[in-house]
Amino acid sequence: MANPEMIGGSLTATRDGDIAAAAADRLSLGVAARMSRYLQVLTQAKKMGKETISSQELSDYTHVNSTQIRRDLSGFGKFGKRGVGYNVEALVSQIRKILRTAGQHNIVLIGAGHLGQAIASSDIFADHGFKVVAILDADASKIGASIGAQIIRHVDELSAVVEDEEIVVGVLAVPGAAAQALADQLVGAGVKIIFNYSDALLGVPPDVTVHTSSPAVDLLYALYFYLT
Amino acid sequence: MANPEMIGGSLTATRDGDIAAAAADRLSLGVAARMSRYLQVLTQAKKMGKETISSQELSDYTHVNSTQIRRDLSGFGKFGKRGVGYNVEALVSQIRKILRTAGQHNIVLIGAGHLGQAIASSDIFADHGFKVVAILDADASKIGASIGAQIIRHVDELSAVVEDEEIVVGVLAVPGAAAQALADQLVGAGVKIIFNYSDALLGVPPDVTVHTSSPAVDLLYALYFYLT
DNA sequence: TAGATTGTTAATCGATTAACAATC
DNA sequence: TAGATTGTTAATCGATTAACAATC
Repeated sequence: MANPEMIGGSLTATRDGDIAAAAADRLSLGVAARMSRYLQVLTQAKKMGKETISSQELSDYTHVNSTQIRRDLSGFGKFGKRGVGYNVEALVSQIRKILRTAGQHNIVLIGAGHLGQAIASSDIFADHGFKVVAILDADASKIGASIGAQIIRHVDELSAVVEDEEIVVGVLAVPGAAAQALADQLVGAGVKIIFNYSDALLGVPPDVTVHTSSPAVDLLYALYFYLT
Repeated sequence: MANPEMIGGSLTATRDGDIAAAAADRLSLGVAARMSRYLQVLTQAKKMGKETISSQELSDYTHVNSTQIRRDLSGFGKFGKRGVGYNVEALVSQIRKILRTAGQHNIVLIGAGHLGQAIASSDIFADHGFKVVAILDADASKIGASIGAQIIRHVDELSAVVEDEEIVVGVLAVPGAAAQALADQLVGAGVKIIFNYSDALLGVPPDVTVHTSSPAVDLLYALYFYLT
């Protein structure tokens, strides 16, 4: 079985010119993960009207060492002001550029149960440029009902929706027993990233990424450090 | 490192070094995080009736290098059988012991909206020994309704519930605007770990841990590696 | 036995951290 | 100026990997 992290010898050609070449290769897994977390805090801080933020404050919210935050950021430019901190709004757009996720991305949500409705009506995805463009369900009695701005459609429309809206991300908010079959359909339709809210272990081809939400695992981890 | 022998009893002996010595075999952050992830996959594999699992299979699901998995596990004992793999059920209980989270833990769920109902009716927490022993909401019209085996109670009962059930974990499934006030109440009631499903940045005392669910951040991270 | 997979070593690479000069 | 905080260095620590004997 192939290691999913295996490098296949395909070096990406240099993109834009000078700047892209300077920050040339892709970020390491760790840096990308931390950058994403900084972005979460910054996005929320911006919402709350905060204008500047120090590496120490970012550290308090992300639990990442403040020296490391400064080091992560300084690798891409001198974004901060000594004695003051970082401008929240400017840093948000810098990190979005670094993560190359500054644009809008369409996602399809599968499952219109309680969880699906909670996701569709929250703005946790919208705040980061993800737009739910379709909500699908297998339950005929739900088809046609609306959640927010969307109308629930039948899962049979999956392939058409994915193609029409150029969707690369699918969110699975369905029972574990139904997850694998729907994952297969998502893969068949061309989705490359699956966000799995069920507890099922999904088998997918190597070019598809599955991210499984596991709050209980996160709790176990937190509990360990509380108990010891 | 200084002599690890503890001096007994002194109330002032609370420096980091002493704590580290007292909990000498505390796992590193990385090991504890990976162990939790192995546990998630194993729990699910067990559910599916799988009897043994190889380090390579665990690697495929967790994206952790298989050598590292074997190394993490062999630090605590020889759990595997050469040529065969690990017994799923035995490994689950070994890791639970290692993480010291083999017991049952009571949690309180705040918020009986769509998200709260989704959480209460799923078994993602139950599978890992977490039991929702109370569901609270501020909305008077919801009080008294039942979700699964639980009846929705008013948030005013929070302190009493936390004390009666010896709860250390609180799950916040409420709108961002309400989150900080409820976090304050949880802290006041003695809860030490808060699982935050809202996007609010929560301020809590240093002895309380906040874990914020951020699916959009996870998606950004996955998207980065898809786009590059 | 033959094939598979663990447990372990040793070397390298990357991440993390404390400390502090620079400077706003 | 005085205080605060960044940007950077140097040392340490943990992760990753290849390799392979042990053994089921």
